[in-house]
Amino acid sequence: MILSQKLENFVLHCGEMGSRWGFNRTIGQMVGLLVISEQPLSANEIAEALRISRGNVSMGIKELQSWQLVKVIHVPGDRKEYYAPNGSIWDLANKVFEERRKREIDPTLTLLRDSIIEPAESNEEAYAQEQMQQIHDLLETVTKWSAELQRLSPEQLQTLMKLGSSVSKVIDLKDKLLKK
Amino acid sequence: MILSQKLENFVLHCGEMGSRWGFNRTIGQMVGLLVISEQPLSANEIAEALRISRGNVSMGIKELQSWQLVKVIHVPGDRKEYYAPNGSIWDLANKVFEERRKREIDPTLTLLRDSIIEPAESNEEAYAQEQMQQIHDLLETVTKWSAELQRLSPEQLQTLMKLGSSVSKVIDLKDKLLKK
DNA sequence: ATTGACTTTCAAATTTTACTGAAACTTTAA
DNA sequence: TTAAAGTTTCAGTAAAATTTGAAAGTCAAT
Repeated sequence: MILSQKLENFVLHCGEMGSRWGFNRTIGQMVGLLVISEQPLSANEIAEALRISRGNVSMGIKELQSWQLVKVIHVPGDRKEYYAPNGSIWDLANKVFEERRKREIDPTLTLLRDSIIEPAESNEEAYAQEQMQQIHDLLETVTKWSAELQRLSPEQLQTLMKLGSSVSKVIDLKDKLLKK
Repeated sequence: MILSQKLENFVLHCGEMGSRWGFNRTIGQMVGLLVISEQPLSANEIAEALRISRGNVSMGIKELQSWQLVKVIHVPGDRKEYYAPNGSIWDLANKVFEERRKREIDPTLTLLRDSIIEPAESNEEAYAQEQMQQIHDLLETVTKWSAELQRLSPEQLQTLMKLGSSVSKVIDLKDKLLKK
């Protein structure tokens, strides 16, 4: 398993980006590799392609499974496990989004709610709480909205995105219709 | 500058989240602190409140300025510089989004474009390129859409988000209008 | 041109995070 | 029940990121 220059570049780039998406470099590379590979890969092939230890691959796979980003494939008559991306690019992106929401936004919302609910004990706290309320409202709106968007079919979502800013015209229109 | 338990919790939490949003723990704490503080704070006050070194604050401020998240305030007759969040919560969130797009999505799009443009040199590369094309299209759609959304006024955006799932009705509506 | 109040820089120390590889574990087949 | 082929775990090590603090820099007032 040796990658051409072009493919290696892509995989390395995924590594750099990996940390931004919520995992570490190696795991980013693993996702990149699996995505561009037509055949499922065994742990050894991954280790070889990325020049990392077998143990590291094992830990990476575990992490990717907790994100639901890879699926395991068993080939009859072969005891090795093979790994492949769990769904289309679109599915993967969705899962990353969803998972990050769970890990980052939700705990923050909880903390903010708890903080806001108890009465301010000073002027400073009163101001701080107003700000926290703002953050809370923002996060909640965004969370709800992204949940709604996920309910739309990919086609509807495409339509909506392609509407772009002219979506505002449609909204205005809707307002007018409602008033009638 | 000593924080009440509640405020300290919030600041620490911002620290944890900081790394998710693209900066490190300390810088996350700094943002949290500035956001909940009604008065602008001097570098020394920040260092004291967060129990970190003066030098660290200086570097953090520099980083936050590169994200355009803080503004400097000069008080007449006082040589110290004071720092405050650069805009509302909404503005800050927007800036983080915008900045991350620049730092993460844009370079990825460039790499993908470059990779896709040159012809595949093998079957593997051909498959890989198809996948890269998918990623490219996804990122481009999302980028364009977020740019469009940023053009809407906050009120329009609020309206849109609050539409929630009935957004699909709006889409249907649009379809019908087009057909006429 | 010196002092004092402040800020910035950056090499070195520290802390955190990731990786390796050998040992332990699991599973299948003979 | 043993061996062989595979996977996982985790203590120790290596690498990366962060932090400190002392020194250098800036600037206004004297």
